[in-house]
Amino acid sequence: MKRNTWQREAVREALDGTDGFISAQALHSSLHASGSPIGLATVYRALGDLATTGEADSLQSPDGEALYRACSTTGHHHHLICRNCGRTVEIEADEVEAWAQRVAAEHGFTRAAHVVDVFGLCADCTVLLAAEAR
Amino acid sequence: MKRNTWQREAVREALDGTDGFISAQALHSSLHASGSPIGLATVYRALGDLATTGEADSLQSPDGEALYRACSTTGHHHHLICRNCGRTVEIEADEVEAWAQRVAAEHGFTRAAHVVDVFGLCADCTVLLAAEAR
DNA sequence: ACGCTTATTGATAATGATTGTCAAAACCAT
DNA sequence: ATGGTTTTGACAATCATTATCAATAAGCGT
Ligand SMILES: [Mn+2]
Ligand SMILES: [Mn+2]
Ligand SMILES: [Zn+2]
Ligand SMILES: [Zn+2]
Repeated sequence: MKRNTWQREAVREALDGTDGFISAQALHSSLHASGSPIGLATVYRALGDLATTGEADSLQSPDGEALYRACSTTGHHHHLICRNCGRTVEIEADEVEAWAQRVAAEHGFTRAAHVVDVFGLCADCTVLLAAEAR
Repeated sequence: MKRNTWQREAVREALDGTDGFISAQALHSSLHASGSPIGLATVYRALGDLATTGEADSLQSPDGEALYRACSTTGHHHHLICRNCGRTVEIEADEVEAWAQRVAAEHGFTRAAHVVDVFGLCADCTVLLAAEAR
């Protein structure tokens, strides 16, 4: 049976209090900074579990780091992520789901899954960076 | 100025001769097996360059490994990848392109790019794995 | 063909994220 | 409260990737 520990709860809360995706390392640092003595391996395990149960979403950053996020939407969904500040918008993509299934089936593929993420600059960062460039 | 070496050409040819996405490590092993004394660091550099110039496509595998492929299509496209054998089908995704642009704009995001990959089991691997499971 | 300049190579070390180990600590059903 | 079982965490191990840097070899002008 699965047991409840303050460590798991701490990870869950830290993730809830984070706006956007965050890495295991960064979340561990954040927890340490708040005085928590939680171990790094435990943070990795907790995040992995949360991702498995669907309580958190995970994705690979462009440079190959695993990032996690506590999502408000429970079902399957995708993300629009600001590559500057990390701000994230959850998006529905019914047409993409249908497209992925269809294209996989058309080529005889089974057990299809898909990675669909949109990266861009949020409105705020767009103006910020435009100002800097001047 | 950029120089031409047999190492770069060897990597290009090895990639051309590969069906599907492959990692730098695997490509290096493959080259070694064919008797090439090329260094691992050089393979990494060559693949990085090919990806930069657009001669090769790269993506992050679900477990965070960078994979490369010499693509037949030159323009923007996406991939349907067998997670067992690496076999890859290039796919058009016009509706997904449009969707990504629209959803980004709707939320005020600019400079939108997207990561769209479909992973599954190709027809061959589907029957292979079904047999093994028995 | 011959040097010369300098980009490139490759053996190796370094880095950094992630996972494995395993004894000690914590849960929780009884 | 007790005991069996799960979880933790310090640490080592792994694995991909990048940094070093002396040795090599393009390619240009001669
Ligand atoms: Mn989400
Ligand atoms: Mn392609
Ligand atoms: Zn932003
Ligand atoms: Zn396959």
